[in-house]
Amino acid sequence: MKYTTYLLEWFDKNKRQMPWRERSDAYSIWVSEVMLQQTQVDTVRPYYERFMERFPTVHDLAMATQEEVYTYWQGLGYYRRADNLHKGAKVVSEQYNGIFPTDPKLVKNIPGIGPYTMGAVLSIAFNLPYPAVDGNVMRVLSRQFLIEDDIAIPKTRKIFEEKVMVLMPEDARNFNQALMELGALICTPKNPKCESCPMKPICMAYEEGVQIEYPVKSSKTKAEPDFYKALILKQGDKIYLEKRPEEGLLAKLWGVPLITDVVWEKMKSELVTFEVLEQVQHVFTHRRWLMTPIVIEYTTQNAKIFEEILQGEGVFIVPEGLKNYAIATAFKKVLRKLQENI
DNA sequence: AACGCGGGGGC
DNA sequence: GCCCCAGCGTT
Repeated sequence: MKYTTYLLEWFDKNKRQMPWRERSDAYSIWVSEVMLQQTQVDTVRPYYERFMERFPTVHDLAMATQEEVYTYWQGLGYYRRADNLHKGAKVVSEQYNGIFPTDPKLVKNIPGIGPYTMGAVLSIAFNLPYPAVDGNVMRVLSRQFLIEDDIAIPKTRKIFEEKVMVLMPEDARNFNQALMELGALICTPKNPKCESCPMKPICMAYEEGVQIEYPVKSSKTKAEPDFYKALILKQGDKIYLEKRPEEGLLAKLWGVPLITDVVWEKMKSELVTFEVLEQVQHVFTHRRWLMTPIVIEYTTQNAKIFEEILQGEGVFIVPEGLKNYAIATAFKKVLRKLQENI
């Protein structure tokens, strides 16, 4: 198809420089694609550089501890990705001798690799003709062809995968990337730059002036606030950090204890002194935490009060030691507030 | 199919 | 404030 050629030419001239575009081995592409899940290119870039410097091959990653992998992932979010990538690296390192498979049945079974990431790695690393349909691709193609299916519904992705395969040229590697790059640079959610778009001549949405109506997407409910007290237990300079549970929000990361207001009211009556700092907010996709930091000196006299609260794995560490722990951004905000008050 | 799962950027 | 972002795994 002639217009596919226009898109590929546009991509060749306008593509952004990215660290993973300097490499073509499957491991390098794989790591980048996992980091890029629901995460913008500019956010990923520095994380990718640090990660690849520390784990240059799939074997390096497979041999690392979960704790260390997390320290390289801290702040990037969706931490389950790090776990699954780590597990996947073990599979490829141990079962496939470090060679990334090209059989889709095998690739699909690697932890953390779903339909998108499989298509992205197989097309970009091996130039195999598989679709890689992400949010960009659905937006671009829905506008190009006035596809009205609700992209919030899972099965809609298949409709776009079929469309991609109808269009797929021999250069699968660049075609998939070109669709995404067009979505990121030109065919953006708001204020699309249609006048400089290479696909303008065949874009049905442009022709009818209805770009902003696409893609069709049903909306979801918003996050309600959760109120907590964030306990900053001190022994001199040292601060108490604990490891969060294996499951749930911010699983396996380190943070300060969070307690509900009800628990705090009871605890408060037993304490002689404490200091209340200004409330800190952290917003997640589906939740809002409003945390009030409370600074308490932890002593042998009052230790009993916290017995029931501090049950997991916890340590008192000096501020300089914080860098050795994977700490979620929500808790860094709390610790930052403490710094401001010294 | 619906939901849980981070954090940042754009408007 | 809201929406979006090179989505995946579980239920």
